[in-house]
Amino acid sequence: MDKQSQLKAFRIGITQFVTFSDTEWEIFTTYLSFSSLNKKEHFAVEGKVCDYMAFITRGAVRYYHIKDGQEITGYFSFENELMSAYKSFVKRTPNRNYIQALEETELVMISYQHLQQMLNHPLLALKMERFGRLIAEYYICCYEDRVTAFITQSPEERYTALEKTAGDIFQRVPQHFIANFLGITPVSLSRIRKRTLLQH
Amino acid sequence: MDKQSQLKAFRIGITQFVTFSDTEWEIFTTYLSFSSLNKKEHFAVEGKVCDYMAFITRGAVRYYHIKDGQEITGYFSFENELMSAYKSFVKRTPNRNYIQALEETELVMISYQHLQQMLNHPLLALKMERFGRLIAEYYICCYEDRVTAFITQSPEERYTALEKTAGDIFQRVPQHFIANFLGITPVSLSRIRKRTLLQH
DNA sequence: AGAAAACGTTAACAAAAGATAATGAATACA
DNA sequence: TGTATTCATTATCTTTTGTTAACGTTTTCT
Repeated sequence: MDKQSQLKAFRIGITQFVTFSDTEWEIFTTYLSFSSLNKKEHFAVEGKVCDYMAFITRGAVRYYHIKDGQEITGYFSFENELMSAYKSFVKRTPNRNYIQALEETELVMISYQHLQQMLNHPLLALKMERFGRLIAEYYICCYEDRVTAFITQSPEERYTALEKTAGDIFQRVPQHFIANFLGITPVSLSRIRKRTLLQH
Repeated sequence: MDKQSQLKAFRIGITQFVTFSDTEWEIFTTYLSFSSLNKKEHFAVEGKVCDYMAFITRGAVRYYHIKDGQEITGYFSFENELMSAYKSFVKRTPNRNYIQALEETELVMISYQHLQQMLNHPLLALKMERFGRLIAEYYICCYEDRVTAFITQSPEERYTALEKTAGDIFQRVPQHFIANFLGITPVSLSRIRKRTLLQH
């Protein structure tokens, strides 16, 4: 995808948070950069401070931890979504997980340095503070729902809910990654799927 | 506690996010109000939009959902912490859970309306946007850790971690609430405690 | 002070999940 | 194209959790 199309997609994608005037957008875009990831390439790795947040114009990534030598996938992001090792990015602390491309992925990126510059730029500061706030609030709401699911639902209920709200994820992501995401083992997810199928 | 002491505690409590100059603080405090909750009194209830966020100067609250007629406790907040039905507050949507005082609790409160006024106040806007952003970022980091715990740890590991980092919570909150918080039943938590005790 | 409610533990049983291994199918890759 | 990997399913066995109920203690409330 050419850069103009990517920028256009980015501009549309963030209207849920903030809308820039043409002048503001002109300034804003001078702080952006572009990148792409081959399949299995990493956007963030454990132990390093994550210096970028990115908007995915094409592709998909997974977030995973390593525990006892095992990879455990905790989350996914797809095209038209923002991505970052949030905690590491905002707190400037070493990242504790990995972000890896599941497919060939294209990104529009903002570096931490450029973000700080924008937060100090008289014409952008207020809007960028708001942008940051609204992004964070958006993700808080996502997290709230996710934690609620872990607290109030059984693995089977979480699976059924996912199937209903984002069933197409099963066509795009290996099932054992989704199992981790649901907080269970791949074997267990396979059993749940069989169980819930037989009930119909 | 008298209002001056509460304000002082509030001002100190939020230095982790933002520091106000004396002039700013003077303006800021005109937007605040005070309240208290008797034990078992609710700060927020299901179905109503939450109109306040609050700083707890004394006391403790629990957040709970009702599922199949059963209360399920998802979180706690204590003195010197912020509290709100965040999603409902920022999105102006009906709240889907309850927040109830566990003890006699005292609050410094900001209404949604006043917050909006501050966000439009020329002398406060930028700082309030930043305040909001940093609060949201703080809670995102908390949530990130919590979800990671559900994904990567067993109930027993989550219990052990809680015992280590906030063991005093057991002196303050009924155990069956903590069980819910850990994502398990009270019976199961009782067994885990016995198990981990016998290992020493 | 006395009755009622809330709470933590334990037991017994059922249901679900974890661990490990084997199998066959699909996919990736050289 | 052919080989190696990856992947989902299934089976077996063990461990853990959920469910329900009983019991005694503590706390709450009038």
